[in-house]
Amino acid sequence: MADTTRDLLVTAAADLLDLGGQTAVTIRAVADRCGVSHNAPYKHFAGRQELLAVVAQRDFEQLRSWFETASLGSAGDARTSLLGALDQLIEYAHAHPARYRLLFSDQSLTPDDALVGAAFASFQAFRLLVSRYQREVGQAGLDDTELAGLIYATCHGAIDLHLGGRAADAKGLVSVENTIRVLFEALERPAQNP
Amino acid sequence: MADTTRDLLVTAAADLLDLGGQTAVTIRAVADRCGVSHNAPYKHFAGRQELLAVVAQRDFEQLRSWFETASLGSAGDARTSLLGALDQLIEYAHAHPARYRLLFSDQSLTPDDALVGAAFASFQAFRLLVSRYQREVGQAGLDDTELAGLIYATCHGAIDLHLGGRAADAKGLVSVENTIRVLFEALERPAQNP
DNA sequence: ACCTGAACACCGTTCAAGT
DNA sequence: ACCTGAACACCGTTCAAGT
Repeated sequence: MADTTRDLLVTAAADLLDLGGQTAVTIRAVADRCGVSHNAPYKHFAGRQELLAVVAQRDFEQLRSWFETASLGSAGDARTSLLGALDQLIEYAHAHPARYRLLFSDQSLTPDDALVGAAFASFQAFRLLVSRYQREVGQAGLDDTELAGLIYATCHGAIDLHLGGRAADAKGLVSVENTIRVLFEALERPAQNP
Repeated sequence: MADTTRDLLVTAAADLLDLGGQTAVTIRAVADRCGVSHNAPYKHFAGRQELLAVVAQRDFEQLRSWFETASLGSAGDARTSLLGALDQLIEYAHAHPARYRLLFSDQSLTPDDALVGAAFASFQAFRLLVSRYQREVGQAGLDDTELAGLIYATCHGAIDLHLGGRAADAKGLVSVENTIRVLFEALERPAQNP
């Protein structure tokens, strides 16, 4: 919690991701931003990858916290909780595109135990939201882990296509929210049309 | 069609993507692979990005060709055609992960008109497969462009999570094929359960 | 413990020539 | 037209010291 050099470096790396994307996060720029020599970061992290892994870990913990808050918040309406959590994830992706991709797509990120743990914990919190939603809506046909995977994959795919500039109205990808809406329409049709 | 230096450079870049991913595709390595000086590529392309854009354009044309062949092949069974095309896309992604990401996810790719055109043409061929499927299965509730977008987003999301090492059995993401299967189960439930 | 400064091997890209 | 070779400004990373 104190402003140790290590914490400053992590924050500087996250800020540079927001400002200029992956390519802007050079060890030298991070060091510069913290007023230390270009090589001081190596006293705190094994290298660039480990620094980015810590950034990712911190963000995964934030996401898990949001998902858990969504679970507690409106306990009476699981559908609203789930859609609210998805909206929050989408908002995070648009506000911090390079960080979103670091967490959910980046190839170069070599995951250590702490990162994998944080990522899985955030997924588990998401999975809980899906399970409650499924119980509320009552879809007996689908395994709830598979349903969580489907929603997760669709949401990620829509976000990634938008962030990469591959989404277009003519491709049926007006917005991430709309694709999510279409998915839920399909999921809930049997219940709505008995 | 002749083995011009330009064509050799494009092929070398594609091969390096397959062999070592994005980071392996340096202008110098591409030039080396073609037996020319490190700076000869600049006589054929404005820079690294333009070279990669041409690789992407070539692959988009290949994808479009596959989708169109799938349309013609089994004209009597639109569902089989669509699922076959998706399988081919998934196979391409697994065989050429770095090239798949170049086409569908890469941020650094600055798209010129030729690339955008090739990308859109391949989507249109995919969209046709979806439209025929929808007509065959008879889902009146969904706009067909939106349905194409949903399938596209889900498939891309599942592929991207797998390529990035983010997919796990515990996350309901056993395989891309399985996520696609779950999606189609959800889409077709009303028809199967009247 | 924490940091600095020089150095190395790489990059993309540019420039001035060469045939 | 097509190519080469030197050069520049950048990287990540390593090493030998400094306090």
